[in-house]
Amino acid sequence: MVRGKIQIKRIDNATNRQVTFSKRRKGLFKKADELSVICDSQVSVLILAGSGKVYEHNSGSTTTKQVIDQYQTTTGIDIWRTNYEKMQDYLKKLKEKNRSLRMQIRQRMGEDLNDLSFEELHTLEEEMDTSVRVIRERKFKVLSTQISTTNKKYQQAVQVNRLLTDGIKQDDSDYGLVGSGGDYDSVTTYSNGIHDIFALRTQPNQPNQSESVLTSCSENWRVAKF
Amino acid sequence: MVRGKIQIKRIDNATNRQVTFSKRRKGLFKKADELSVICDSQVSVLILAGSGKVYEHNSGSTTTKQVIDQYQTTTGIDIWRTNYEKMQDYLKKLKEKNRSLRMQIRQRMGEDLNDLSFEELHTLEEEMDTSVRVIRERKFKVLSTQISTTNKKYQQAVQVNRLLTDGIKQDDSDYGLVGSGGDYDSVTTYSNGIHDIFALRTQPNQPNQSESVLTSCSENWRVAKF
DNA sequence: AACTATTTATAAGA
DNA sequence: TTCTTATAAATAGTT
Repeated sequence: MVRGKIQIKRIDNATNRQVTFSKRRKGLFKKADELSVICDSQVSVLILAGSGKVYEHNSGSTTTKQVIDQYQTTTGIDIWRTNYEKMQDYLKKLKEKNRSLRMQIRQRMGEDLNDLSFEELHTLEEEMDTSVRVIRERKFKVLSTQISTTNKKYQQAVQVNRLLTDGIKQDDSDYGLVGSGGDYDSVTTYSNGIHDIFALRTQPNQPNQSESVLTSCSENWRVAKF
Repeated sequence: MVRGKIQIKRIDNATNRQVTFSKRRKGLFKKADELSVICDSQVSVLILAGSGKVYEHNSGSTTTKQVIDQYQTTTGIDIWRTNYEKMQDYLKKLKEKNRSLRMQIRQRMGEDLNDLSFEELHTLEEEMDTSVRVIRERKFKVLSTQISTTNKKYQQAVQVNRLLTDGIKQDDSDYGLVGSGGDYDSVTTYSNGIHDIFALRTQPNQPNQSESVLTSCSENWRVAKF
């Protein structure tokens, strides 16, 4: 029973405080609901409890987000100014960096050189000369690796072909032509020979991968006019 | 006087509704304050009235922003999900583009070439060869412009010197030495001559700019060993 | 969580 | 809006 009016001050006893908190919270939410219904409004109550827990209550079917959105729109108070501005700053920096990177690339492509001094141009030229040398070396390395890989594949193919032609000679003479017709030492007929061999393949492993290696190789031969 | 319990439903009469709204709003805020004090918590109440007005009440000395900030942090609920996510997406795209641009530059500097195919390397090499040519041409153009500009400055300086030496010959013979000593046709003594002339300048226009042109020019001569 | 004496909130009238 | 007041509602302290 209530013995006289209570003081509005913090309840020291944690248990009592917790009990009272539950009771009054419930009462507050109820009052909020009643107000919203009776007076046609939306009410949002947020409680940050001393325990660290967060309690929220919203009238009707609205959400805290909706209420805060509306609050922000109506009052013009930008709740998220700090977060937003930080993000905007970062975005701005990224954009600027991006612009600068694009500029660098353009200059390395021989565009937008008007703003560069003689010295800058000279440095750029020397850098690019060095880089081109590195790229050229790498290109040759890749090419030699490809040739060696393809040669291995070719040797394997010759093997396969030999086995197949040996094995099926009596079944169909057309298949036999593949092994005996091609000139495998000449580069020009080289990939054709491989393709012919694959034309009679039984169950090759990863056919697509093999195919792409051959394709890119033949294209390389066409492009590489150094 | 209260005649029996009321129904919790919207009050149709606008005046009555407004009066009740004021009363209950006050009561709600009071309850919120009591709860916050008695139970050691922060309470924030937002009311969006049917009239369009926004009422807010916060316990203690906190602000709505603080409560909402904390609410957001604790719950992890992102009130601005839409805005925020859009921004995040954009940020992500920018970062990715940035990464890609950096990669391009590195490749144009002869680094990170391992992932490039022979064809890509070949294209890159050709592009860079072309670009280097453009840069070299531009460099020569800048250089020739600088030489021509410097020559003009030199000619002007000779004129100034002549006028000065002619005019002050009777005042101080030391000044006269400047004009007669230097060999203005030789590149090596060229800038020294200019400096000597400026040593007795009266009121040259934009001395710093002239100085920097001369400086960068002499450095160019040193650097340009093409 | 339930009870209940009492305080508090408040509806309607002024 | 505010005051008044009868009454409903909330709730402190106990079980």
